[in-house]
Amino acid sequence: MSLRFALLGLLAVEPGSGYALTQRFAQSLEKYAWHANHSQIYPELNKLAGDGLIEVVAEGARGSRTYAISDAGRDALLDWMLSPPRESRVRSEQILRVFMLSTLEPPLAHDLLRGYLAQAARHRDEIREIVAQLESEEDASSPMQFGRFAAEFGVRQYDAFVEWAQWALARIERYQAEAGQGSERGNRPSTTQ
Amino acid sequence: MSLRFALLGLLAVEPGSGYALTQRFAQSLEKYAWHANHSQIYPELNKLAGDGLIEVVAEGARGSRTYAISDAGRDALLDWMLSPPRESRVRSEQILRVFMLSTLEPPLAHDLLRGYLAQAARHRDEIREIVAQLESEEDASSPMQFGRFAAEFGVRQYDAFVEWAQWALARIERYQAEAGQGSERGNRPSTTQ
DNA sequence: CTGCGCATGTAAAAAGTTACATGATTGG
DNA sequence: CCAATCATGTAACTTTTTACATGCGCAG
Repeated sequence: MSLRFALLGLLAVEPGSGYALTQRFAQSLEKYAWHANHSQIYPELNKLAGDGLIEVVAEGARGSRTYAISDAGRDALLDWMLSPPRESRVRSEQILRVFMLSTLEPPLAHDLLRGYLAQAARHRDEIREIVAQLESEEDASSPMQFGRFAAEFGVRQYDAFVEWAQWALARIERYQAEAGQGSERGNRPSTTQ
Repeated sequence: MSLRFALLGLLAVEPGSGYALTQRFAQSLEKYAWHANHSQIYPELNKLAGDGLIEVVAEGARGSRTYAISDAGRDALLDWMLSPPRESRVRSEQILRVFMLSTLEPPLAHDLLRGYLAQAARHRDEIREIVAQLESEEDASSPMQFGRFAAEFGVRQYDAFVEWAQWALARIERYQAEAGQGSERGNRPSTTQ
């Protein structure tokens, strides 16, 4: 069901073709909230059109169809937004990997986590640049830019991860220091790759 | 594939039955990283056992079987942990809803977002209590408690959300103040298409 | 005139959800 | 002895992924 409302939501912001929607998913939505392939998007658009929730408003080159949300679609989207959200389930392979670090030997977990931290920091900085650009364009008339909210969310999300990772690294180091006191195990804090 | 490694990871921390693993998923993993129903877990455990990655180490009342990870399982888990993570896709209906707020009229988006903020703050505070308790028990000998890492992650995650939501609320308020200056519109985002 | 990106689809397989189903044990 | 919880499973359905498939239009 969520795919349906993700599409309605994107079309509520701005009309677009299946191709364009596929790109909008890949652009920001998939990183924080939802992902869909084009092979899922096209059939769903046809279903939505069949249900009268969206309409073809233009046809372009190469058989492209631009869809826009209909009034019925806006109503359906609103209903969904006002309906109680179901159990908050999050699915992220990346975070799963992070949690599974605790199954590894501390030095290895430490090394991998440093890598994750570095990557998150890079992502954060990339988005910060985008934010800076958006902020400079400063189109005050624009109606509550979706992208601006998403980008800010991303920056804060990655930043929280970076800080958590630093905390976790320190904790692993502390643990290793304590564990290594008596018996000398192979475990030095980081075998610098 | 991820389910398989989530199970291997949980069993690498501690042996358990399908029932116990179902609970461990529900306890913390599902909130941040991965969810699975028992109807998915039992068949996957049987497959893992068939592949020799886990073994039955005990049988208890009511036909319960306690599984433990095998050496082959540890190898498989390690391989996975060292393999390059695939595109970071996150799936969260809650976050999808948050992003879709920008399709609503600002006053309504504002109201809903305040609710989301309050709930996130509650979640954060709940986990903080758990953290406080874990911290007081302070079992220094325990081998890098998985739960402690997850809880800290949760606190920071929710906290980042709360702060983002506050930022977003302020931005919505600013937008409304600006938009409301001249004409008192009844804000239907676009009556014109 | 060719390769790349635009643009849309279908089919098969895998993963995940929901519902159905059964029975044992334990605490009150 | 009754209800709740432990404990495991299957079946049907939905959703998602991966692979296959086709063809247009534009820039170099």
